Amino acid sequence: MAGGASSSEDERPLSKTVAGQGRANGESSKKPASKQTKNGDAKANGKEKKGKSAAPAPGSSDLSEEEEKSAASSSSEDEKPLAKVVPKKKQPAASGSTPKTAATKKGGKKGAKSESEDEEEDVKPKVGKNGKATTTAKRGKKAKDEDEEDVKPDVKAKGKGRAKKEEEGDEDELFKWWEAENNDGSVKWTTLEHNGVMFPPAYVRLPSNIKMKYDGTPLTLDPEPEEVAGFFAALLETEHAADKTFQANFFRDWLKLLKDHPPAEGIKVKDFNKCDFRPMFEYFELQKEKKKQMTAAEKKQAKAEREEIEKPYLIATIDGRKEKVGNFRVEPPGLFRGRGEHPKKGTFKYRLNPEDIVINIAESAPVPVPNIPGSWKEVVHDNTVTWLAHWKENVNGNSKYVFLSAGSTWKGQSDRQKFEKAKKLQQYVDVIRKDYTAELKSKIMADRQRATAMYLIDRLALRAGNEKGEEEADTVGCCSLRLEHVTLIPPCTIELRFLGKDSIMYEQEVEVDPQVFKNIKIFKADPKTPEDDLFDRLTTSGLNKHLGSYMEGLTAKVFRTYNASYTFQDQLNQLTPAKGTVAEKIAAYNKANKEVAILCNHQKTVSRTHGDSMAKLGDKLLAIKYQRMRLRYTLFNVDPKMKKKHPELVDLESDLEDDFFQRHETSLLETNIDKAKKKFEKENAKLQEEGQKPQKESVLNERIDKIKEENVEMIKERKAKKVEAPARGADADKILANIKKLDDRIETSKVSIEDRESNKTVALSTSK
DNA sequence: AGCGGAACTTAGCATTCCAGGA
DNA sequence: TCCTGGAATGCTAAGTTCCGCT
Repeated sequence: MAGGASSSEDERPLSKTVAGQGRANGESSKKPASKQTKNGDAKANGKEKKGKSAAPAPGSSDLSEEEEKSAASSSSEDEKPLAKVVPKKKQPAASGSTPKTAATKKGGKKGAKSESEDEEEDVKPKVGKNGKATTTAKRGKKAKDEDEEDVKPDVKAKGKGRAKKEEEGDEDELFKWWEAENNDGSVKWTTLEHNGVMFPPAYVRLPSNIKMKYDGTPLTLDPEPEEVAGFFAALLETEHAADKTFQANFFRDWLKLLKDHPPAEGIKVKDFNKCDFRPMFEYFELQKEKKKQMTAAEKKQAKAEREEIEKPYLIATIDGRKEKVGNFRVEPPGLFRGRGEHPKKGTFKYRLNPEDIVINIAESAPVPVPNIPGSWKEVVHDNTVTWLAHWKENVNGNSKYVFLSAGSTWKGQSDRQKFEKAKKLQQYVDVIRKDYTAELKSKIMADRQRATAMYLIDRLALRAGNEKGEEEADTVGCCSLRLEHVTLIPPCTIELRFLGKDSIMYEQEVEVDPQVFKNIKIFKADPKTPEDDLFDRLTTSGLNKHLGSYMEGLTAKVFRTYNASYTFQDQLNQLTPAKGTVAEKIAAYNKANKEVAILCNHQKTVSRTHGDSMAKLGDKLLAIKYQRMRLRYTLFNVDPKMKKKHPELVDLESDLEDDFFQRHETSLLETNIDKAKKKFEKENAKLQEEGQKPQKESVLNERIDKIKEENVEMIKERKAKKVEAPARGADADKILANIKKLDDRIETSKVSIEDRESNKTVALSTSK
């Protein structure tokens, strides 16, 4: 079997293409390679985004050789076969329950394929599908009228299903099925009422004295360009504004607006570098400051007003239940903040109007009235989906939806289903692992790739990795890994280094199964270039189809959920002290959570203030030590015998250096003087209130002088290593107790510093 | 088979809220 | 009481998956 099957199998794929020309074409057809500038031409010829199965590949034969050499076990390698025959098409793993079967089946399968899979259980799912499909189709066409009359969604759906399918007869039965099955994903609601979406307030013009400048001249702008300039100005001190792509896209769109709305001064804006948005920025900052200064009462009132306005949008009624709506505010206009090297970042995202929004609501429900003039683009009644409103955003052409909030029944149920699926995977995971381990040696290249990918997904919790378009940031997941992302470190270690979702860097060195190592070596073998796909015969849909054959609904991402949950539980078990305090248990929980975050590579960028705040923490720690040092000196002064009694106290704080002493002593002096001044002012204010005369300036000066003297004294004491005991508290035991207290504070402080440092890039909330 | 669109989930960044410490 | 930092929440970008079409 192997022979036949494999040969047929192989051909199809063949790796993408050889380096140059193939992809160049591909690319050009699509788009002028604006892609990441990173390695411009490499990309141009290196990467061909879509077709994995593209051209016949010369490379295959090489592979086989390599493989033969390296892998005795897999004797007949079929790499070769791949190269030769080209008869069939590819059929990635199909439904066989075990890899082997799958392989065999494949060949013969194609004709029958779809049926065998869905066939039996299909009955009901099919209905569901049809229902949905039809509805959608209908909507697209706007055929809405036809069935519209059927009040009941179910009925409607049924009708369609029927139309599409052949059967008929028992409508009633079908009807019930719908009812009963509504968890199968087709019908989501019977009644749906809500108040639509909330549009942001119209643009408010800046005061006429606030103007950006061009080449030094203030420009008077129409509202449209002024608003967009303001979007940029607001980001002036963020890295967005410093980003070249962001600047270029913003400037291009802004110029477009200026074309129709030239500045009153008649100046032609051409050069971004001559633009000075600072006056606008400063105005915004001022506004922010004002907002902060509002009294608590004012803030409260503003909040109450806001809440009053959004009240109607908060709740939707579904089948009689009240449910919270999630993002009922439509996205305000702004500059697109794409992450990483997104080619479109900085692009102007338009303001939305009712004419952009499609509303989904029960027919029986009143159609909401927009809070700004205009009428909805469309009102639909699709009970097979859970969105309440939908629109298309102009920057990337992506669809945006208004859904219920995370706490709603719909989201909650689907969340639970997710975990149930992950739990169910537990029952299958052993078999799956066994199978892919065996398949690592498969003669069928496609299967071998799939097995290798599964290994990575399972072991490293990688994401599936769909192909992406040219107009997006260049990021990858497992199936879209390229050769350049994997480095082999003999004997059995691989280094993975790539930008994943959100352009977060994934960087790991892991020891892998020798066969995995060998496979990757084969996949990387010669005629390929660094920009070629590592798994050139694997797609996410192929992979998921294979996974689905083990367990209904099993897909690549379930492994992430599964492994995250497993790791969490496992760590929890290991770390939780049998009978610990609550604090210890919480610590265990946090630690386990952190492990998960690391596994899933959840990261955050280190905050801009991280460095500063760490330095502050460091100084705080040193300040405590300084205090302790003084206490020690006091102690030894009060009772010299203590030196013998507590030798461990004699030489502490060795990390306190002159540099710090000066800084600390100066800052102490400053803060003390500051405090004195404030106190003085307060006292005077009070006196004044009581109708008395304020104290003289000289009172304050005296106090300040005193502080200065004390400070000098303190420095002297430090140098002399001898501190006079205060009148009270000269008791050695008390001093010792105080030292102990400081020790504890030092400890806590140290721990929190380490903690903060080690967590600076780990995003802990995601996995929570 | 592969593409593209629809519908949802996932996740980082920004902002707001809140509690604990100087 | 004010400040600060961390948690909670809001926002929306960026993924995955499924499905129908060609």
